[in-house]
Amino acid sequence: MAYNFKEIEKKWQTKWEKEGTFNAKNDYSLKKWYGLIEFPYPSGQGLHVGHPRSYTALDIISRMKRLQGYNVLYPIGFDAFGLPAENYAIKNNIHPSIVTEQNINHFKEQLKSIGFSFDWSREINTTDPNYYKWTQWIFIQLFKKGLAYKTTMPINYCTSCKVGLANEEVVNGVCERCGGEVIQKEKSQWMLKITEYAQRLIDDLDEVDYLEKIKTQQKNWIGRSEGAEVNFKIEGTDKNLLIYTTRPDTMFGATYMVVAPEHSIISELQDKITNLDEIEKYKELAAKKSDFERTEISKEKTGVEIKGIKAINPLDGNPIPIWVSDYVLITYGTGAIMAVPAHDTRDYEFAKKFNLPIKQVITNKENTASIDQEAYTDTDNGILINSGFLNGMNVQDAVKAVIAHLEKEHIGKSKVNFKLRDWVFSRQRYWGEPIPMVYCKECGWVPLDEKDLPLKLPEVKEFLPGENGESPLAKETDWINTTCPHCGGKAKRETDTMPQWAGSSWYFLRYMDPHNDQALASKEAIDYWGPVDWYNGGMEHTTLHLLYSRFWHKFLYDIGVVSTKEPYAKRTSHGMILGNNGEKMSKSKGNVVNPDEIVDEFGADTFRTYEMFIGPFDQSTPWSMESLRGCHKFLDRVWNLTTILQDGDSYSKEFEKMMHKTIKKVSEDYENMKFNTAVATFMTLINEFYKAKKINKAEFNTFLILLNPIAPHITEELFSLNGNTKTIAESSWPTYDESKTIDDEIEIPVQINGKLKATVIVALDSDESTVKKLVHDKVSHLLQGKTVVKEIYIKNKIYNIVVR
RNA sequence: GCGGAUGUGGCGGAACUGGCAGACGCGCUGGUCUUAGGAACCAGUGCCAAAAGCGUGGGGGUUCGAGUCCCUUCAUCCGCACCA
Repeated sequence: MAYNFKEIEKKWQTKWEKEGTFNAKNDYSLKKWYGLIEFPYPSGQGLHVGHPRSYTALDIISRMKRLQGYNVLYPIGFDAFGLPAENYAIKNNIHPSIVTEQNINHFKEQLKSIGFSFDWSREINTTDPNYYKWTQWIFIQLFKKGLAYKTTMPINYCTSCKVGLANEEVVNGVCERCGGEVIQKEKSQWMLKITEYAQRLIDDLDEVDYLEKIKTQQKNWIGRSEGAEVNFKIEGTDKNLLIYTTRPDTMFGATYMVVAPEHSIISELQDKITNLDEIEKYKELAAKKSDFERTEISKEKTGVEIKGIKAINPLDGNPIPIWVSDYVLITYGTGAIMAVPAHDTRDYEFAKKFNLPIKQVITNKENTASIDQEAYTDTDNGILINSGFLNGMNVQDAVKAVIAHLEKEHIGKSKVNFKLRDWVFSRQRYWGEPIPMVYCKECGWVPLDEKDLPLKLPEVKEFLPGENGESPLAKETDWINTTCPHCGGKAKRETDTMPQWAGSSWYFLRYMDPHNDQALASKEAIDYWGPVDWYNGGMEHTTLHLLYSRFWHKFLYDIGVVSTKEPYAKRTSHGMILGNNGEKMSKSKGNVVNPDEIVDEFGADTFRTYEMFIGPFDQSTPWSMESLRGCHKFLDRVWNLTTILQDGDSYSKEFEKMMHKTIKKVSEDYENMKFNTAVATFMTLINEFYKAKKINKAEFNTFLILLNPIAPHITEELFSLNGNTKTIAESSWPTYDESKTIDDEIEIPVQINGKLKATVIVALDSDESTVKKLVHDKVSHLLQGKTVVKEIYIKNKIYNIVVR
C-alpha cells in the first residue's frame, strides 16, 4: 500500500476539526501550558513559508505537552487592521472589511491544510467590534490614568499622496508607495506614555526567560543612560541654560555650548542676540530637512554661533560661547549640551570644523593620551587634569565628586535619561480602531462612556485620506458630530484611528476567554492561563510589538486587570526562510515558495518535517527543493516500515537502549527547539530498523508517538494501522529510563601527541591500568624508539600518550 | 560609528561541561533490478594519486588535547543610527 498523504491528511484534519481534539479545556484545576505564536496579518498574498516555521515549532511543543498531561492552550487569530487592506480598498473601491474577510478565509484554509493543532474555537480577529471594544476600553483606562495625551508632533507626510505616513512606510526618505518626497508636518497626535514605564521595562527583563539577544536589543532600544543635568547661567541675564551630560567629570573641558535649532532659549533671548537673522535662517534650513537628511547627510556638521549671549561655566566661572546646531536633538535630554571637544567625538568634529578651542581635561595613567588626532574617550583609564578640585581623580570618582558638588550648590543633579520616546498612537487612516474620545469646547478631551463601547467604524464611501493628511473619517460629519459624555453639549469625535500595534498589544489575554462580553477576559481565566508560557516570534518585533505589549500588560497589572507583571514567561525567535539563492524571498526576485503548492505535491507532513529539518531554528536558512524531497523520502520510508513490522509488546533487547536514547534525545531536542537534530535522530533510527530488517509493534508505537508532533497525520494513520484502538492524541508521551540510555561498553580514542592513532573498546568506567594495558597492546609498534613522557587517561573519554 | 549575530566538505548543516570534526539530509560516483526512470535498494564520498600528511575565515596564544577557551584580524548578514 502506497503512502497516500492526500487521503490521510484530509481524513485526520476532518476528524480533529469535528471533534475539537485540540481545544483547551476550561477545567482550571488541570496543570496548564500556554503556547503562543504571533497571529498573522491576513495579507492578500496568503501564507508565506516563513509563517509555518514558527507555527510548526510551537505546534510540536504543544502536541508534546498535551501528551505529557498538560491542559494546553495553543490559539490562533488574525491581526487584521492595517494599511494593505486599506490601500487595496482605495485602489479597487472595495470596503476593507470585505477584503479582510476574504483574506482571513484564505489564511484559515491554508492553516488548516497544514494540520496545526490550534484551538479554533477561540479564534479572534482584531477588527471584530466585540474585540476592539476592549482595545478601546484599555485606551480609555490609559487616558484616565494620564498615560494617553494629545500633543503636536511632527509626522511624515508624503507631498505627492498628501498622506501621513508611518515610519515604516518611509523608505530611504521617500514614500514607499509612490516614491514622492516625504517631509515633516506638525500634527496633533495621541501619545502613550511608554516612557513612564522605561525603567520597569528594563528591570523586569530579569524575571523572564527571553533569549539574551532579545533582552539586549530591548535594553539598547530603551537606551538608559546615567548622567547629570546642569544649569549654566546666561551672562548678564537671569536665564539659565539647562544641559544634560553623561560626562559631568569633563565639565572643566567645556569650551562651547550647543542648543538644538528648536530650543526655546533663542526666542526667549532674542533681544540680546545680535545675529538673530542668521540664526533664524539656520533654523529654517534645519526645519526643511527631513529626518532622513538630518541623519543620513550628517557627516558634515553645520551650525551658527549665537552672538550676544554667553553661558558661564558654574565650576570655574569662565564665559562660554553658545552655538546652534542640528546635531543636538530637541527630543533628547534637554535639547542643549555642553560641548567637550577633547573627549567627545562629535564635539571634536564640530570644534575642528569651526576652529573652536579644545581643552584636554582627561589623560591616561602614563599621561600620554593625545587629542591631536581625535577625542580621547577612554573612561576606564582616564585621569583628570586641568580640572581644579578634580585633578588626579579617575573618571568614576570625578563623576561622583562633580555631582555631589552640583547638588550641594543647587546648580545641577544626577539624572537618568532614556532614548525611548513616547508612542505616537494616532494614524490618519480609516482601517483601524476608532479612538473613543470626543472633544468638547467646555470639557476638553472626554472619553466615551464605557457602556457605549464599542465605538464602531462608520461605513464610508471613500477611503482616500483628506487634504493635509487628515483621516478619511474627517469627512464623515454625521459621525463626527456628537454630544459630550460629560456635559451633554455639542462635541466632535476624534477622527484618527489607532495604529496596527494596538490590537496586538493584548490579544493573548483575549484568547484566555474570547467570548466574554463583560470584561476583556475573566479574572479566573487570566489567573489560570497567565502568563503565556512560551511565545515565539520574529526578531523584527522585538522593539515594537514585544515592547508595546509588555508596556500595556504592566499598565493592566497596575490597574488590577492582570496578576503578573510580565505577559510572557519565555520568548524565543525563529530565523527567516530565504529563497534558494540565499536571498530574502520576494516576488521581484522570483524566489517565492508557495506553501499551498508544497502541501499539494508532497503533503503537509513533508512540509512540516522539512520546515523543521531546514536548519537551526533560530537562524536564517535558504529553501531547497531537493532537501524537501529528502524529507518526503524519509516519510515514505516511515510508511514502509510496515513491511518489516513484527510482533512484540515490549522493546526487543536489540533495540532497547536505542529506544530509550531516542526518547530522551527527541524530548530534549523539542524542548530546546533543536528540531533539525530531532529529525536527524528519527532518520538514524529508521536506518537502524531497516538495517536489521525488523521493528516490533512496541518500538513502532513509540517511534510514531515521538514523531507525531512533527508529522501528525501519517503517524496517527500508522498508529491506527498498528492495531491501536486509541489515537496518538489520546495517548501519553513515552518515558525513558536513564540507566538504559547509558552504554556499558565504550570506544575510547587513543591519541599520540594529540593525534588519533587507534581506538580501544573497554567497559564503562574502566580504570586506568586496565585501559593502559589494552592501549599499549594496540599501539606499541608506534611507540618504538620513542620516550613516553606522559600518559593521560580521562575516564570514558580519551587516552593520550605524549612522546618525544 | 554603535549593538547583535554568523563564518565547518560541492550544498543545508551535526559536534553535551575542551576529548574520534563532518551526525543526518541533499548532491555526486559505482552497482543491483529495470524497456525506461527526477523510482527503489546496496556500496562509496573532507582534501591529496597516496601509507604519511593537511584540514572548522586568517594570524597568534593557553592546553596532553581547541570548531569549542583567550588575544588579534578579515568577511558577510541583521538592527539602530549625531541619544551628549
